[in-house]
Amino acid sequence: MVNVVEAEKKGPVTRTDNVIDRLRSMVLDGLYSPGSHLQETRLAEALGVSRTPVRDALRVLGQEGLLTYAPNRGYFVSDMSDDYILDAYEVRATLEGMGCRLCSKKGLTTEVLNTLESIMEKCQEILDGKRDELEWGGLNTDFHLAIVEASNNMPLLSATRQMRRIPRLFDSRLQPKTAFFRSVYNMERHLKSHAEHIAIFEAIKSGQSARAEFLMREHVYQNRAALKAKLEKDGQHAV
Amino acid sequence: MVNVVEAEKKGPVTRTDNVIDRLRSMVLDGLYSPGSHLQETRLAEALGVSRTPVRDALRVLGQEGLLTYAPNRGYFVSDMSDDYILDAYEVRATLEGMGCRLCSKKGLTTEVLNTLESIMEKCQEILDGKRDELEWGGLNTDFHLAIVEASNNMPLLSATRQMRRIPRLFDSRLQPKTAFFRSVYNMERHLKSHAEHIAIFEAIKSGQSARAEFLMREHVYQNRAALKAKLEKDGQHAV
DNA sequence: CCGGACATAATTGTATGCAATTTGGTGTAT
DNA sequence: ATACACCAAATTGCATACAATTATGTCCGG
Repeated sequence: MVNVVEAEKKGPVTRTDNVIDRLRSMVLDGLYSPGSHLQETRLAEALGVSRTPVRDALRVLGQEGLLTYAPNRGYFVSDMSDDYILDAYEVRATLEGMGCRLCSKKGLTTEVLNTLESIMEKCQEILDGKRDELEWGGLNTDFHLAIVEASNNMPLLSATRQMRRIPRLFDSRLQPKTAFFRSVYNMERHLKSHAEHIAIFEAIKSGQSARAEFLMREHVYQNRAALKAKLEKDGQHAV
Repeated sequence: MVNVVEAEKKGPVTRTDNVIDRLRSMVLDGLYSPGSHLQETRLAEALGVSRTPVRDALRVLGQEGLLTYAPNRGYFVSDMSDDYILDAYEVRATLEGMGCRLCSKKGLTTEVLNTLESIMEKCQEILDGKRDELEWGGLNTDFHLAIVEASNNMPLLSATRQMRRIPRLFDSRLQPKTAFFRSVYNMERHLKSHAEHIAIFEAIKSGQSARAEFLMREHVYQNRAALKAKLEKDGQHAV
């Protein structure tokens, strides 16, 4: 019964882990609309496992905030209000600002430095029209997370990741492809974002910790403002 | 089989919720030493339930960071390094600073204002020797969390709570009673802390958001420094 | 005495059956 | 027509049996 392919992979070793990853992706990608009821038997059948690993996965995703639990009724896709999402952005601004501050103090390793430069290079290519615009989301996330990872503070990284667990906004492949998202993250914004990234990068490199913190905080706030404007414009964030 | 007492309580309605709370308390209180293996059957027997709710609880606590998971081997009490704990403090400083900033901008409701004043009053009574010193930990936590709650930002509150989930340091009843903790939070520190609380409170009340943020950040850093000194002095944080 | 292979025991992972609760619908009285 | 009680179906909560994996201890060779 043991699959060789599964055994070779370093990833999920148990069925439960597998189900957790798959379910998380499905929810983040917006496969289920907010508020919809995730039934154990239905999911078990769809995923080809028994109810047990599904139940375990639901609990984990519930703990992550992606699902909401009602005793004796089960789990529902969290219907995050616009305010909730904007609040998460605000926390993220503060946390990532802190990441920049820590990085500036500790200094970047050459490895991280190369990673960041490589990312920014690719971003520039997108702006030059030499690369697919759809990659922006992933590259942007990579840039932000690389900094937080470089700050070498596990609780900070966990908390930052948590703030990004918002269905449909940050999808499982980090490639926002909905029309909604593209209307917020358009080429015009990319241009400004890229300039801000450069400023942040330079501030960190030169050890200007307070400035780096402020710049990153402001940078995320800019994105938050763009998102807010969009949310207010169409009254809801449905695709 | 349904217990009437349980049914009346508003708290945990399912056995699993009950087990989660009890297990969390046990781990936070330091009933199990870091790194020890929590066996499902043993716990199930000890708690008088089957393995199922125990497994569910383990998963939740693992997600909370209190336990560490090893595939096919189960859950172990997280052995948080001194660095990890100090890092969590640092994040907490930033997050609670943010809470103060938000509060200052939004303004405090009279209800929150009364709550904070009541807490500070009781703290003063401890300093005057009119109240048991052991209450300090709980009151201190109440003060800090009341501010974060008042900032009305759910993700911020969740993240802040997460940073406080450290076995033995913040116990389940928020009353640090170990000799270790008392050596960090002694009367001398309480005096300084109280003064800092007052300054923070005044800054928030008068809407000085940047100052409030800074003061809170610094306040938590002070506690962190005290903890760090203690940790470095005895090389480990065993009781 | 040490180290490794093997068998055995212990423990976790998964599936499933049953109990308890919720949900949905039907009928009845007002 | 509406509200309510009530019953049946569906769903979650819990317990348990079995499978898969890991831990343990013994034996053997060096």
